[in-house]
Amino acid sequence: MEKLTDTEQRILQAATEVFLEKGKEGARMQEIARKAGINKALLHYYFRSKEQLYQRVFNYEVRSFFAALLQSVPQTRDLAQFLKGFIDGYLDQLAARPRMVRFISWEISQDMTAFKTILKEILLETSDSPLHHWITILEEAIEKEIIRPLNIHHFLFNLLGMCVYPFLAQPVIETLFPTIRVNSSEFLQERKKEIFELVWRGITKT
Amino acid sequence: MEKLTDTEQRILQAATEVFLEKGKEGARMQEIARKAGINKALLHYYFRSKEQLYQRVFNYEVRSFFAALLQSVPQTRDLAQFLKGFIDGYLDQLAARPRMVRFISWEISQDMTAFKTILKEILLETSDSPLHHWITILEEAIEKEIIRPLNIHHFLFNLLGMCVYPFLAQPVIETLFPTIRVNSSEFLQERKKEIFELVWRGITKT
DNA sequence: GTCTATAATAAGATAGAC
DNA sequence: GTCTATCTTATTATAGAC
Repeated sequence: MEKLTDTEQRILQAATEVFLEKGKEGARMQEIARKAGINKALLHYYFRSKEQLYQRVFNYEVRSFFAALLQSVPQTRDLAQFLKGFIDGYLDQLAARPRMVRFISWEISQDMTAFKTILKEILLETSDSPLHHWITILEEAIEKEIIRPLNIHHFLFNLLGMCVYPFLAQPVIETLFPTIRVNSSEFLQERKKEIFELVWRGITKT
Repeated sequence: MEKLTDTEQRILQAATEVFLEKGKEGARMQEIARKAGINKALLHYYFRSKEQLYQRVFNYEVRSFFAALLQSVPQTRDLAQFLKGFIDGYLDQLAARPRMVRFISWEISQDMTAFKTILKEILLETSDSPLHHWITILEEAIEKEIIRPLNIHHFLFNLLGMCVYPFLAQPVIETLFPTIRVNSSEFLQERKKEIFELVWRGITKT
């Protein structure tokens, strides 16, 4: 791992803020320079072009986001604990970076190349694929008749969708329900509880 | 309602495609002109500026999307029918415009002004607010003990999140699970079934 | 390494002929 | 209404002094 000078760090910090907020096209080198407390020429001195600076930020942010996400899911084989940990961990990660979902879903659809590489590295190349682990836990739970038969892919999409939605629809939600603050810890706690209850009752055998 | 010339229609059609795909910042007037089979000068002749063309497209698309969404939800007071209709209707609308979720969630966060106006018009100014109707149906079902007590706001977010997620995460999903085609009718049918089952079992009294 | 000044390019907007 | 050619502006990128 290379060492970064103080200036490089300040640039990357500023670039991250601006790119996540405005996207690749909407970001302005001038704004990044201003936030970093330097001028445009230095940006190019350190990172050569906007494209290269963006790739650097994108790779680091997406990689560490998914890595943190995977690490936050517990390794337990107990299904209830697993699901609770999954929901809690995912929501905590999203709350820590409320802009990431929007950024990723938008920017990835603009250009998949960098993302595909990252995703495969993180999810598939590791010796014990977390994704596979999740699927196995659910398969076993169905096998042992702890939960009803269900389509595991769709179940995962359901779980992820419920976690992700408020961060995605934040402007809509806060306009329609002015009392709600999506980033508040109260909302987060409620959310964890409501998702788990719906899911748990929705899949366990009656 | 004003009449549109053939050229105006072709421009709006092309502009819609480009703006939904690339966003306001990423869109290029040159590309819109090319798709419409004309040149840049005509774009400005008809719509004066990129900003005005964008506002025109944004207003029309967002408005008709939400309007179609609300109309697709049945007026029935039977809860199971209501939920089925809600899920089916929402997913059909999303499938018809698979880019809309990404576009709205990204572009709105860049500038809320136009969106707030539209949302209030559609959802709150109508004599019988559909949103209020949904909440009432759920409140009554809790009252009558058809379903367990739950937080209605969070339940709506859960429902919407499950519907929306595949369209948002399409690139991720199709990379991780190459057999899945998010826009296929098979996937759509599975999705409707799996969401309803999870939700119905998740909220009804046991 | 960092700056100021400036070049190069890209993209939106307009003038004027037809 | 529609085009070609051109202007203007915004933004990225570089040269050269310190």
